[in-house]
Amino acid sequence: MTRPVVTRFAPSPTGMLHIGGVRTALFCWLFAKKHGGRFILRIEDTDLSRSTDDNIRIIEEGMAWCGLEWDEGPVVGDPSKWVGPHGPYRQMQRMDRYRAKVQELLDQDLAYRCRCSREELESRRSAVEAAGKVFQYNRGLDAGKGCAAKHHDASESAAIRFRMPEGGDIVLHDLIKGEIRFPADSLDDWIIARSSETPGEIGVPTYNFCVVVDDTHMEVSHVIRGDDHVNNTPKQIPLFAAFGFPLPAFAHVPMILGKDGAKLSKRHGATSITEYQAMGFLPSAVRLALARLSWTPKQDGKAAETAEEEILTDADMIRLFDLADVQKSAARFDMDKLSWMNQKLIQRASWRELEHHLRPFVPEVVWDEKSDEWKATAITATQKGKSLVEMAESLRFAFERPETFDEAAAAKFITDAVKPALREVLALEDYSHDALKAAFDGIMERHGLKLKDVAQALRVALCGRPVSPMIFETMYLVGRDEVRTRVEKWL
RNA sequence: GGGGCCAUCGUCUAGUGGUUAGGACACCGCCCUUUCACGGCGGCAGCACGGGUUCGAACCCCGUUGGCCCUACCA
Repeated sequence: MTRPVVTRFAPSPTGMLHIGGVRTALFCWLFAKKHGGRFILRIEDTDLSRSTDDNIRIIEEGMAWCGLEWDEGPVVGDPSKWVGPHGPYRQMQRMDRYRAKVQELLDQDLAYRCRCSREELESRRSAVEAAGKVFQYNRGLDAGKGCAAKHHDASESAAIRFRMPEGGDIVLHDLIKGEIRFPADSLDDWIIARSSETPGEIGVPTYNFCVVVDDTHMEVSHVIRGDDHVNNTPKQIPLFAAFGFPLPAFAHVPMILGKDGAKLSKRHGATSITEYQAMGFLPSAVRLALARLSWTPKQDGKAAETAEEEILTDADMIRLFDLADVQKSAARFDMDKLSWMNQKLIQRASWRELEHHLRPFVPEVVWDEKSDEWKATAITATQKGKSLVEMAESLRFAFERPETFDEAAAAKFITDAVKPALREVLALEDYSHDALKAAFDGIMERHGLKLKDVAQALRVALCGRPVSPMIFETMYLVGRDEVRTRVEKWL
């Protein structure tokens, strides 16, 4: 109970970094931060056929973009390096440790060599299933057919199976799901190490085995993972016991489903964290939206009661995070809510914070030449947007001359009645907000127009359409000379 | 087939025996307005079903239905 808090996120690099995984990582991260503990990133690449270095890199970069910095784990982009005292943090680089542990179990007869071939297993399986029963290695209808007692010849290639307890229940005290009991007899002697090409050698250990060895070695105190792992836990618990390892606490977080309740997949739009980055979401918004799926922060025991209270900073989340407030049921991912949160967070951010995030979405070379005042104006003028993509889009007029014009709007707003006023605008020198406002007051007065009349006409001439930020800011952003050029062609 | 998990508005959820079932997103309407937005105000909308227990069930028990997970020499 006095164990220092250590959590870990252990993705397998078999594809993109899925937002479901990011959410799990986020919970681990929040929990560690909350309790002043450490957060570990560990790469589970024992599936040789599907793991790639590219995928490892994508995971590392995705995590970094999302702000989920790890205290221990691989160094981005360099497989030979890592930070932390328990490395390496890629499982394929930890084979010696696993093999030693497998050997330990073998020596104590807690595990045994199984040289049944896949073909043989398959035929036994179908025989048992034909009898309407479940195939479990060396259990039930299959009992006594296993090779536990024979073929101990270490010179033959064989898989290694772990002797599971028989009878009674295996109990899991889950911090989120509560107590879950599994009949021990519903599990069989599972494989902890695959057979090797080389006879007599111990092959690559499997997931459920490596997890136990690593979580113990890395001193993980709280195993927080997706609830698709609930059924793996009763396999792992006896293994901890066999090693004499202390059991970590377990917390299985519910899945994230798509809009239609099915497992979140490409079909629902974006699943990869990289895509959210490209869509112009702030990492802070992604963190908030993900955290709020299945978790209800409680302020003094009460959930949020206003929209404002829904918008939490990282500090708020860390302060409020509690596994007891995590839902047991799966949640559906709602893009609309993410958008709304993104908008709120954009509104709250300072222009300087936003600049760094917006830059990749605008012409960077031009952007970099602009003054701070210009950038600040550009950002504040578009801070009502729902995404960085939207902000950049509504700033296009500032970077390029419109090529096409909304004809109907042009006809409606650039009339003979406003052209004289437009001519006066051409003469203006001072483009500061206050000067423009004073000048416009006079122009409108002299021509008997409303600001709306002049503003809309200018918008069409400047942007090609009757939509833009506030007109004085729009003019400032376009720049005096360019305003003259764009307006003159209409007179 | 076996084992496990889950079930409140369309979505995220509050709720732990007595509430007009509360909030947020989305949607609809109105207001504001220098366009588009932002913002403000208001509205629509829910306890999966069936049995119990109880004076009284969204809350407790059983069943049904539905969804998901595991059942690999994947993770």
